Amino acid sequence: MCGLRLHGSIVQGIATETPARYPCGPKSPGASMHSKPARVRVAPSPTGDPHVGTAYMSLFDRALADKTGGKFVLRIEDTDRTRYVADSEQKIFEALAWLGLSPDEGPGVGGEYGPYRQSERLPLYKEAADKLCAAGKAYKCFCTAERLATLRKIQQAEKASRFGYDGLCRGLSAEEAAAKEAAGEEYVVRLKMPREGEIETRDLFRGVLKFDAADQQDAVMLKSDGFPTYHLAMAVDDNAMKITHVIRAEEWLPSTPLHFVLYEALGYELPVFAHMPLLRNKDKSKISKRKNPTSLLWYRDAGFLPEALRNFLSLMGFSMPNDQEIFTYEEFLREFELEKVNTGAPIFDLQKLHWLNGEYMRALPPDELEKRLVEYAKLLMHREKEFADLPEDQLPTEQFLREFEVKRRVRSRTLGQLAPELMTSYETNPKLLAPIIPLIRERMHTLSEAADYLPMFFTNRFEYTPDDFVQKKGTLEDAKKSLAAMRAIVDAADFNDPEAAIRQLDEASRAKSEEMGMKLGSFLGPVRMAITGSKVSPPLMESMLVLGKEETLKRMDNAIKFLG
RNA sequence: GGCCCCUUCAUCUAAUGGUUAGGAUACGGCCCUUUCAAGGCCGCGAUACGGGUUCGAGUCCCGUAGGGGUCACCA
Repeated sequence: MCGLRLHGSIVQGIATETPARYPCGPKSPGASMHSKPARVRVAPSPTGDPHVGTAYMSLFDRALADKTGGKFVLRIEDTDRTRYVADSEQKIFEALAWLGLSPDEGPGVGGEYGPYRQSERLPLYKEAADKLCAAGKAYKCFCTAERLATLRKIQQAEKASRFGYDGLCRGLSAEEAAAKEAAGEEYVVRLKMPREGEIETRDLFRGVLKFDAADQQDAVMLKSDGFPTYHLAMAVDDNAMKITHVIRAEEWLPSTPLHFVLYEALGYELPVFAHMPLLRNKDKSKISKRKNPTSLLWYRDAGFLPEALRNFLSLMGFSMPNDQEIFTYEEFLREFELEKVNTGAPIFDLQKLHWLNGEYMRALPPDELEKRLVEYAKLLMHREKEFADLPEDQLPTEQFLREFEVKRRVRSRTLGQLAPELMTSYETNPKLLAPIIPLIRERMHTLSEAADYLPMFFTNRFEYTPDDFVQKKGTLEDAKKSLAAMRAIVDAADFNDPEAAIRQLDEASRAKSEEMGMKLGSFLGPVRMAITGSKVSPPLMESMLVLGKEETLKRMDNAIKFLG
């Protein structure tokens, strides 16, 4: 159950002989749609940390590709040189691999439709733009950025119903345009949108969507630096890469009329457009890093398991039969149908992910969890201050998120510091963690929470105060008595037989606390503080066994001495 | 503001036009208990509103309201 392996072979055999059908409306009878292998893509731009929305799209892309025996393509949309971030591409690969959503084709992977970076495909876009101009379907626009800015300002001031480019250069004669170009004036290429009538588009979930042509504007295809805009690049590449389904976020819906016109102008066959709902902040606005962690690296650093995050993401907009909420990718795939996705806007609820992650951790075989913990410690080791923290000045205001992040920072650093020692000890004694795992795993929801329980097994230098030993309704004297009594019990126990020892410790402490007229909890409180340095800890007797008799006695003596 | 999309518990969601509107998270309570958890049981809690169509509407239609997205030489 641990593996949750991806893109398994179970998808084979699902394909049928039914010919592919163009979807004909919302919830169209669709099973047969999957008969033809789908080619899908995710197209992030390398402008920062890999985004949770990218993972969300990738999940459904991956699923459709796997379900139909198709291919999932990663394309890097690096056409904006001003926003380019050098290492972000690498991080995207890493994040997708971490989530088990690696592409079949893409930079570094290869594939027969490469290159998969748009910056390496510039001639293609130029060619397409030239073709459009030559056919009179696009034109060169020499308007300056200043003019456009002024135009926008006026439109805003006038509260115009229509914003956007006014089409000034559309009226330029060929001679005028040639003259400007010859004079060295910079220009962009704009697509000629129809001026009247309706533009009919189609969305897999929503069916036919009509837009008034008069509301459209002549969008830029090619920028003055020779790079394409998203619109042109997308059309050219999706066509060249034989993409069959464009699964993208709903924010693209308003530009679909432009895309339909563009596809027609280029003479391309239209893919299926499926606009997925936007992931939301708690206040329903589209997910943003000011209000929510959006970096996939944050989730990794916070100790979420990739399979849990993936499961959680699949819950956003999709639901399994029989109310099943926890499922493997294979199970998901078995039930997956793209047209079953909801279009309602789901709020990304970290609290539920937190719960789900806990479920996953507990479902992992102990040795697998151990492996994950060690990997996680390695990940945080030598990190110094390079944690994927949310920016200091913009902690989310939402309570659970904020509290989690505050604690997580401390935990990440605690584990990062503990990591070298942990790794060394682990290497010399590979059996070190095995007995600890069962004690801590049902207390954790994320790997980072190991920071709350693990350190006591590696250090006995605690920063407690005498007050920490005093129990509710008890005195310091009571605490000292408990410690003395328990020390004797521990001393008398035979640690060589763990099971017997625990029984012995348990029975003796019960008897003693009763004899002393104390509740067991109060009796053990000071002991817990002495042994673990905390009021909250894994089960006490089991912890003692892990520590060994000598260490246990030493800690009790330390505390007794400390209290005087 | 124009255009577009969306609307079942606080949140994620289920419900061939016929259910006491189901499940999960969160929250509250009880049980278990050695602290904290985990687990078990119970509880709280929704069809945005108004009109139609229909014997019957969460489900179909129209309107209203609310929310969101978008209107860049960013994607």
